[in-house]
Amino acid sequence: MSKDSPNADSPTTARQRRSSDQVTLSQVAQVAGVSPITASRALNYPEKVSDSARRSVLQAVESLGYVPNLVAGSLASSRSRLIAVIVPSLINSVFVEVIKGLQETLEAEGYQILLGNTDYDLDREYQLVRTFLGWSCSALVTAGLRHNTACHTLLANWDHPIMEVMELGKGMDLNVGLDHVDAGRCMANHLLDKGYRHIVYVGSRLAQDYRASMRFDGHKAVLKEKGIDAPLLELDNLGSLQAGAEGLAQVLAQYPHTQAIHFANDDLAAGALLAAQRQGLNVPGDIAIAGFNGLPLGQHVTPQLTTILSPREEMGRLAAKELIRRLSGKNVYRRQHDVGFTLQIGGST
Amino acid sequence: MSKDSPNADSPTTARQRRSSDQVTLSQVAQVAGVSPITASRALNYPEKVSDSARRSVLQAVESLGYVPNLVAGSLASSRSRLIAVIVPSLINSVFVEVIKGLQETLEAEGYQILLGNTDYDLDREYQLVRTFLGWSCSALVTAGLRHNTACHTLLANWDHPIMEVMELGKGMDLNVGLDHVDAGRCMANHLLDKGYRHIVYVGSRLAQDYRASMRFDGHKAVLKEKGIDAPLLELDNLGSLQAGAEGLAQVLAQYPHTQAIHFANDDLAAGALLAAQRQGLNVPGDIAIAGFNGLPLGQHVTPQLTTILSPREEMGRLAAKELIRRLSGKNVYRRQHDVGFTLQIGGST
DNA sequence: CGCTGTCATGATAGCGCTACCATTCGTTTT
DNA sequence: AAAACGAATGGTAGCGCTATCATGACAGCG
Repeated sequence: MSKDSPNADSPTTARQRRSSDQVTLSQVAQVAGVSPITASRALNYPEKVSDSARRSVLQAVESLGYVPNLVAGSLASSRSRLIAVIVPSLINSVFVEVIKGLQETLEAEGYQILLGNTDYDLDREYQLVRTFLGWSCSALVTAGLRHNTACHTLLANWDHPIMEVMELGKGMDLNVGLDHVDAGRCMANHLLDKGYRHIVYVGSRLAQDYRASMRFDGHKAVLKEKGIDAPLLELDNLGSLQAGAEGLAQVLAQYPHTQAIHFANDDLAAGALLAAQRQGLNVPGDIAIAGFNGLPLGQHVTPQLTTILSPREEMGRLAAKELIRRLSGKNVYRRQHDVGFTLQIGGST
Repeated sequence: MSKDSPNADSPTTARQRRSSDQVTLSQVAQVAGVSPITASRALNYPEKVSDSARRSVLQAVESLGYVPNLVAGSLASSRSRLIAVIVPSLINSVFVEVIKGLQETLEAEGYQILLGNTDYDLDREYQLVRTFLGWSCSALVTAGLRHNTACHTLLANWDHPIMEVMELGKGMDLNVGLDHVDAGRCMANHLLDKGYRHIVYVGSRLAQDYRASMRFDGHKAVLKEKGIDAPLLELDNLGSLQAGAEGLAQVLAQYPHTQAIHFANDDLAAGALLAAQRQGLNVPGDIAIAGFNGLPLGQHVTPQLTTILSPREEMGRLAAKELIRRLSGKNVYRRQHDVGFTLQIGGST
């Protein structure tokens, strides 16, 4: 029967705010015959209350249709169980697969994903980070190790886990990814092994998709070691089957002696492969084609696409697991995690 | 110099809570030489304060590196600028494209997306809805019109906009989608027009992907009108190129006279088409193949895939626009929006 | 028997922000 | 000139929840 009146001696009529008829935890507690704090504990730390208290609280929750106000809970506890996830693109299925790996693992632990898309714009990333920090996110996942100065400063002073995925390197905190320079090197070696000497690398907007440009760096380094020229063709539109077809046409026009094309990703490569076939070109006889990612598509065209398989969902799952471990207060024994890659040799090279 | 001590006469040492050194709006206000509430207005309703006040507040924000605590703001205002988005799958690129359309429109208006994945499980959807309501989301977007009873009740009593996308019909509130029965009918008519009479419909897990089963209903109805049998083959694995190849094999085994296969989506159809070609079958001479969705992939295989193009990003954008209109307090003049579809006839039928 | 330790519960005081009302001041209206 | 009004600002009181400390009950211990 405790009066919860906030200000009993108020001279004027009490100022009321609540318009919503939302059921509150206090009401639940009242019905259950316990104090609000016990009700809170019954829901958040069930092991900390007696069986009888827990039962009556759960019953009251059920009968009142109580839905916890997570905003209030987060403010009080400054923990939100929200995980910010920032990716540069949603069209590129690669990031979606990482998100999927993250999500299935995080949702199972009761975390929710707050999704942001930078469109490969680092300033946009900074804005998103600012917003997400305002939500007291429990952790932040972002694709890539490059950020602008403001973003870097903001994150460096943030005292929650930061997970940088997709590429391997010296990150701000946790890191799960693969070595893209190495991947580029690997594919270049494969093409050399196959006897190709006139090899063009084709990518889209390398300044933005800098991981593709890292792969080119690896590719170029290998060719340079053999004293072979490494021409680069940069396309305007982002990776897509259509862009791949255009890339093929441009390569054939600009570098007629080309024997093999190393594409920055499988979308481009598959687009080129299908286009080559429409034009009656033999792959790999007339032109060899290689990609990167290991999308299913590449395995269903004939000939199968030579590509580098990256474990994307696995990357998401692993990142999520590391985060959860960290968030549970456990020490993380590896701040950096190399998920590696696999050269998948198909008939296209 | 006002002391902000919470409880000056406390006998014991004051109980302190704040561990974080987060900059608060009050500190900003102090530096700017205004009251906290004016600082709040300067940031949220810039037109409501004088130029000088606004300038000094913005300057203080900058110099202190203030990041607004959105959790606190949401609790106080019971508005969060979060939009819950619930989809049944992230592997299926169709939903991702809708999300993309939603996101680019919503982010531009300062809304953030809270993403949930049901894995085609309605109970999971209910859980997600509960969680999201707890975040005082400004609105909720969900794929489809079917929900379980608990979810329906919860949403019916919720006083924020609800947007159901993907399919057209009598929804709870707002609705943007297309008529799947009609789409199935459309494709069936096309196949009949082409002279095919032995037509099998192939889909995956139709109980879950009930929109595919609605398309089958339309398909079946058209065939029945002509007195033609409409066999259905249901696959276990969800739509993928691999599943499509298996689907083709099963159809050929079970229904050897089949002239055309109407696949529930383009992934299956393209998988079957590529598999048919690997086996040396002529498409459409030996077997005609049709899909649904209008994925780019289908337009890059030879022959081009006959399919039904649905405007997915457009659906997301439109849904977002309608939501924004509603959230800005404007009356929404159409609660239901048919985005339609386009029959895309390729060489595969 | 008092001392300490653990367990279950509760009272209190915020978390950082904004809705609500009140106040001030300069301008317009009758 | 008095009254009425609008614009800019501020004081106060929460939003609904949980961290913190305090309390009482009961077990184990010398």
